[in-house]
Amino acid sequence: MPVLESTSSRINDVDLDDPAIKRSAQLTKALGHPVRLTILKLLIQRDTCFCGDFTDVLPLAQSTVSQHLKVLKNTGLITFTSSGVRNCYCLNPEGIDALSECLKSLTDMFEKTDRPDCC
Amino acid sequence: MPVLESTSSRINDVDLDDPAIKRSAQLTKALGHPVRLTILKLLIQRDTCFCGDFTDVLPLAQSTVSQHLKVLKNTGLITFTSSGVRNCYCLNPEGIDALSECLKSLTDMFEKTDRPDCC
DNA sequence: ATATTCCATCGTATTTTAACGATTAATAAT
DNA sequence: ATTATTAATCGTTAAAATACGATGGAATAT
Repeated sequence: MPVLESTSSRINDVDLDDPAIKRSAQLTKALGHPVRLTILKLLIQRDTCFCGDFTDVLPLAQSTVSQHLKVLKNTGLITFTSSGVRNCYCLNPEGIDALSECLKSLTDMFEKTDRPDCC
Repeated sequence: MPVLESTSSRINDVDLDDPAIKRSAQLTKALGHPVRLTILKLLIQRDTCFCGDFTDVLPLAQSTVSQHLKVLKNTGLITFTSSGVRNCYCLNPEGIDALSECLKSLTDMFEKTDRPDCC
């Protein structure tokens, strides 16, 4: 078996498990759905908080909205607080900060305009 | 178009088909995978261009890489040019501009820190 | 002409996402 | 105590995403 094709990772290989890449992918993936983008927008614009606030306004079943909220929660973008019969979802400052950093970092990355055309 | 300024048909209704929301979701979704993020990074960092440049470096089958390139192409982020036996993929200036605008708009949206805590 | 290289596409399998209705647990109201 | 409300979770279904190997077409090399 040729040495170059051995199981050991090669020098020039890319590490897809790079934490920064993985986190950026996770964050952008969480944004990558109209419903989740809308929920975040509502959380910023209005004093919406409860699951019902979103189901009132979104053309989706309550369970579906709940599922999207879970995704945002698992990504760290929103927090969950059980306040009585209603459960309150708020923007999570740490998560939002991380997201802002991520978005800015990506913006910087894509704004390098001094690249010559390769083709 | 800034995400925050998108229109909705009724005051209390949300339009999930809003073009700005849909486009932002599409763009962020395209970024939402480690492989695609890596491909874009390679396109920016180096003079990589050909499909083989990516397959050399990514621990994935050629057909899988090709599939991810297709997603980026369909999202408008890269262009495809058949240059002989090799096919060249480059960053698409229009798409990248749109992405930058989108990312900046999202950054602005999430950076509104004058929101009071709701809970 | 033949062989080789590159890589898009096809077919397929597996996993994940997205959506729904039904159920259930908890609280609040009567 | 009983009923109503809220919303998470469960179970299911359908669709999309992800990955792979195989195939084939086009350009190049021999």
